[in-house]
Formats: sequence, structure tokens, C-alpha cells
Amino acid sequence: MPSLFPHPLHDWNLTPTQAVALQRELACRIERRDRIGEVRRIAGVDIGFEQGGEVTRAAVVVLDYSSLEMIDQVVSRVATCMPYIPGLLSFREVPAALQAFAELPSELRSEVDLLMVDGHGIAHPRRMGVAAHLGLWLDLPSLGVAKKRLTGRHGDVADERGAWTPLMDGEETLGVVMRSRQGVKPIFVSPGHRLSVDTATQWALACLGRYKLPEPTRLADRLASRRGQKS
DNA sequence: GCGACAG
DNA sequence: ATCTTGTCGC
Repeated sequence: MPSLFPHPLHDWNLTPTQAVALQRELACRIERRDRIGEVRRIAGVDIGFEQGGEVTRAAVVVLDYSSLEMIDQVVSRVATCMPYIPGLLSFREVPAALQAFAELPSELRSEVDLLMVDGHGIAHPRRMGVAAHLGLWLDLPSLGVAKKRLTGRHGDVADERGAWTPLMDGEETLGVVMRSRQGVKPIFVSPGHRLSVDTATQWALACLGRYKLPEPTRLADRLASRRGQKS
């Protein structure tokens, strides 16, 4: 198990002001350069809610990279700890995601080489979206795939599968806006931890199947949402 | 004060 | 995110 932060990063009961302060601190630890080895296992993560929001349901799926087939899945439920506040999504979702991760067979959990999370990575006001936060916590290369923009500006994206245009904030490139499928609204891809924008983009493209969302996130989405039926 | 605002 | 039926289009 990875680990360790010198501070009480384990305390998820923070006030919005404290959470923002923690994000600023953690953002310095995010590695934007590639630090990733051979990829054989990719984990997809997404969160859903039940009981009118009182229960948070986290889904983690592990896929084999070459076939993009799911080889295992975990769905766990925990009490919701925080309301949704734009910019502070990770404080609401990461606890549940970690619980689901902990429930993965240990041997499989240790084989995960890359994390794909539903939400943004560094394409965040303080560069600490949920994908960055989770990647940092688990010390794994990570990228975020979101369906809507949170911050940054971009031009039009050609209506052709695989087309993309950079997501910018001034001179800083935060990620890309990608047409994952023709005729649908584009997705927002950004690196989380230990990944460059280019590499994050390549992995998003590599994981594209016949749907709008890349396979890891799509499969996790189905389980976290209500459709994936039972568990 | 007025918008914008991941899931 | 979630609440919700049918409907338009490939």
C-alpha cells in the first residue's frame, strides 16, 4: 500500500474553507510529468447516490487494457459525508471511492496501473479535481473524464471521433475537449496525477469503445448509476 | 452585485 | 448526481 502524507489528509470532515486550503496544499504534490510504467490493468471509478443522497455508492471496475474487458468490479455504499459544492467534489466522492478500492481483491488492486475517474483532473480552479485527488491518494497515474466543463476555455471541436482541441486557462493547458463519438457532446479529458496532458489524451483515446465515454468510466458509470441493476 | 458552477 | 415517459434518429 502506498501512503502517506505528513498531514491529517485523512480527515474528510472539513469546512469548505479548510477544504480549499487543503487543495492548495495538495496541488503542489501533483506530478504533471509522466511517471507510469507498462499498463495492463486500468481501473474505472464513478460515484452515484441513493436514498435521496443520504447514501453514496462507489463503483470501481478493473479492465484488461488490451481487450478493454472488465475482469472485476466492486460496488460499495457509505454514508454521504458532504454536500456537493462545485470545486470540492473530491471531498464528497473520494471517501466512497477509497472504500470500494479497499474491497478489491488485494492481488488485483496491486495490479492497477492507471486510474480513470469520472470528473476532472487538473482542469479545476486549483488544479485539484477528483481525479487528481484520488490519484495522489493512491499514488497511481490518473486522469479525469468529465461530461461538462468546470473551468478553462476552448475552441470548437470537429465532429469526428477522436478529434480534440486544448482546454486552456491563459497560457496553461489543462487538458483537452474531445469528440469521443460523432454527433454527441464532447468530453473533457485532463490528467490527474503522474501523467502529462498528452499521455492522458492518448489513454482516453485508447480506451474508447463504441460509446461516448471511454470503457473504464462507462462501465463504472453503469454500476454507480441506477441502471447497472443489482450488485 | 452578476454570472458560472465537475457530480 | 437524481427525479422521470415518451420519442426522435441511426
